[in-house]
Amino acid sequence: MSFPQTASSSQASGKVTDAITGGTLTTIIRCLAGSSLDLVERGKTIFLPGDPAERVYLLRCGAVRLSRVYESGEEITVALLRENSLFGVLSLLTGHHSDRFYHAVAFTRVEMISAPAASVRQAIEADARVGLMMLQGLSCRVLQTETMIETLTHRDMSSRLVSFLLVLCRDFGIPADQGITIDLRLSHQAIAEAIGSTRVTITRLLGDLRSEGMLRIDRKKITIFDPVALSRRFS
Amino acid sequence: MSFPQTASSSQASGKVTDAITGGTLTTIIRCLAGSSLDLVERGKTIFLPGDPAERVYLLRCGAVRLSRVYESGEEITVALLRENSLFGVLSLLTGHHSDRFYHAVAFTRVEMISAPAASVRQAIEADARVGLMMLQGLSCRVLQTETMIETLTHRDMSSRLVSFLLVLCRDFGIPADQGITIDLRLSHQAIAEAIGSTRVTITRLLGDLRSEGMLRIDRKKITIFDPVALSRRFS
DNA sequence: CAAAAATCAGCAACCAGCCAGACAGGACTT
DNA sequence: AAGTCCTGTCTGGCTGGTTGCTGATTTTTG
Repeated sequence: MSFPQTASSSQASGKVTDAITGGTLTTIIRCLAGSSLDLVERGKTIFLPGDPAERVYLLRCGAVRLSRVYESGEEITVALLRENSLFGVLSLLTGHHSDRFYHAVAFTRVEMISAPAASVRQAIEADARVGLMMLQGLSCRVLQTETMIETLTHRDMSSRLVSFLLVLCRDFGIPADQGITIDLRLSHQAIAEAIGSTRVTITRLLGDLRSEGMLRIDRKKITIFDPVALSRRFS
Repeated sequence: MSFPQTASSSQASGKVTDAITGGTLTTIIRCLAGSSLDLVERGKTIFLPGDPAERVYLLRCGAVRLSRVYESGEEITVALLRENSLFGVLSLLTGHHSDRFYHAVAFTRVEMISAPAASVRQAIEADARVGLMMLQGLSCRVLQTETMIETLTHRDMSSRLVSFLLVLCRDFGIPADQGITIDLRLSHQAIAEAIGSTRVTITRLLGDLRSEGMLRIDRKKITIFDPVALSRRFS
């Protein structure tokens, strides 16, 4: 499978765009009744399946992992949210309150703000620009999630992994001395849970990529030397 | 892989919820400057990659397939949108207009309404309830897309197919004399493109399911006899 | 601060599942 | 009636899942 011609255009939903609305939304949500600013330590749970869905969250710093836990103990990652992502959208849905069905965990140290869905609704009715901004935030979420679906439909694991690494570069990449470093401490297991593979396979494939000189891993942080070259690695 | 205990709760984003907002949104969008009601024949293109993204769409009847076409000629399905889905969200993103990067095709005969993003923005500013409804519509989209990600992370194709069929039941299912019929004419190829597999594999797996007495296929329409039993088919 | 515990990375052997490619017969379209 | 698209089946071959073990690294705890 080869990459689409317009691959780069999918970067349109980049960090820059939502940083603008995200920043403004922060100040707005902070003023709502019942809002709070929370600091969550790495690994701590934000909400659990079964909790009532009544708050909307805006991630300010760090990464949040949404996952589904199966009876077998297996766990899959549904989304890795980056800065300025809106989440807990379930609570926005019409009146009758439902329960969360995902597990939200702080993947890094997290700084986020949240407010009751009711307050958010009021705020929107009071000032329509709030709704517009949230709409843009959610649009970003949709586009990001769709990119992830593209990643997951790649048939061979190698392409899938590469595609995922590029997504991570987009969402969590910071410029490094040589290349781009993904600013997350990723275990092979965590990657496997995100792309529907196994720990062993990820170990092998990352080993391949490293010996090909595409990336470097230092204390669980991956540095991609040349994302463009990596994206060409599709046949 | 086994299904999560809370599987049924993910149905919270069911058709009922968005039918309400969808219906109201229709009348609102119809009144916007530059809005239009379009009928599109099965197989016709709604927008192409590279087209300017300037309109927002609301699907009223039928199904729309969003897909990505690769240079190799391969095509993968990013989303199969059902009634009352909002799409073309890219155009909602901040000012500077970008280009579509997905291919949107009418998967069935489609009835949809659309309006320029600018009109939508104005409408939201004029009446905040419009923003609220669109927000709910998009929230549904996010939840649907995330369910699809769950489907795609199943490791064996059999689970993946079953999970996909259940999603289709949720989104396109109509009660039949015995069981639920998915109201779409699905070729094996189309299914393969949606779950990242191949036509041949889908043929084999559907054959297995049929000989197990789980479903029936009549003129490309699949009827699931007992969705609950099917969901138990995970080991 | 060092010892203990837990988590993680790497390697190997085995084998099932799925893909590729090819072909024939059936169903639908026009 | 011809052509296109779709389904069904087969063979070989390889990817990637599974299991099990070892040493390294990180985190927790006394």
